Amino acid sequence: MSNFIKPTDAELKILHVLWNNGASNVRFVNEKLNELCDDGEEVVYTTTLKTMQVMHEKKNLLIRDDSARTHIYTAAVPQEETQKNMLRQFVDNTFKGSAMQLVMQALGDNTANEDELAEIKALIEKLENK
Amino acid sequence: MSNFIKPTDAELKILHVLWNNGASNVRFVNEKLNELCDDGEEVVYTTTLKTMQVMHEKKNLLIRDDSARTHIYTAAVPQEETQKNMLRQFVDNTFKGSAMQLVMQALGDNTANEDELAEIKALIEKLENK
DNA sequence: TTAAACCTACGATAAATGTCGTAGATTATT
DNA sequence: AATAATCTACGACATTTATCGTAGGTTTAA
Repeated sequence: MSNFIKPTDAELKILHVLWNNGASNVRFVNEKLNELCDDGEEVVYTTTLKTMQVMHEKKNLLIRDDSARTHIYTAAVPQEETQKNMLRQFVDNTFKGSAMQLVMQALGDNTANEDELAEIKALIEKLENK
Repeated sequence: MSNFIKPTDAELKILHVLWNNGASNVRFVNEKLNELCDDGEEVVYTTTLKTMQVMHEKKNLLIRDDSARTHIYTAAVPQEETQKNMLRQFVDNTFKGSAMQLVMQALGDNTANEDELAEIKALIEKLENK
């Protein structure tokens, strides 16, 4: 029913860089990836290049402007929609479709601050009045 | 820090059967998998067998009683703990660690019934009083 | 007591994933 | 101009994942 293509873990990291920083070249993305890397596991430049090429050519996850020598890539999929799709799939697989069960565990596990809890409560109120 | 081994999609389906039905043999698991299968994509018996063997020998996801000819398998990992681990990893990868962002999307997307919403609200109240 | 049904073990295969190295071209620096 | 730096393209490779088929024993049933 949907044409949603689930990004892999490596691809998702690249998407996050592009979502946060907008159109970028491979060099920039590669540096960002290595910045946020705790351990000494550096990603080689051509690895990032190859992954982004695949994301563009085979999966249509990225748009590419190759008018200049240094190509510029942009995320072809919006962040929220992608997260929504991945969440649905994750809930189906891991929680057998029970999103509420997931919410309970997410709330129980993580220390949410008061603002966040208030925000969620507001959302619930809104849902209840429908 | 953790010795958590993330089950694959196929493995997770098997775990669900064992979580729901307790100790089972391969035949039973295979039939359950094909029962809940919408499309005509049947899983062949030996595929399930092989997967469960790997889950037992290489990943320690299953415990096996092979005292009788027909081996009996049991989930070696509890459901809640597994889901918790998978959720943490999913939140890290997909929502960059923001569990609240995930909760918001989960709530916004799915039509929760009143009981569920009340339950979540109760949990929030409890969290707020700490 | 044969034949059918069933079980495990094992090997093979195809696709997806993640990772690099090298080559060849272009641009920048000295 | 000659050298260094930088890009892309491309192929190679190991690993993981998912999937089957076949072989060789046990049980069960005719």
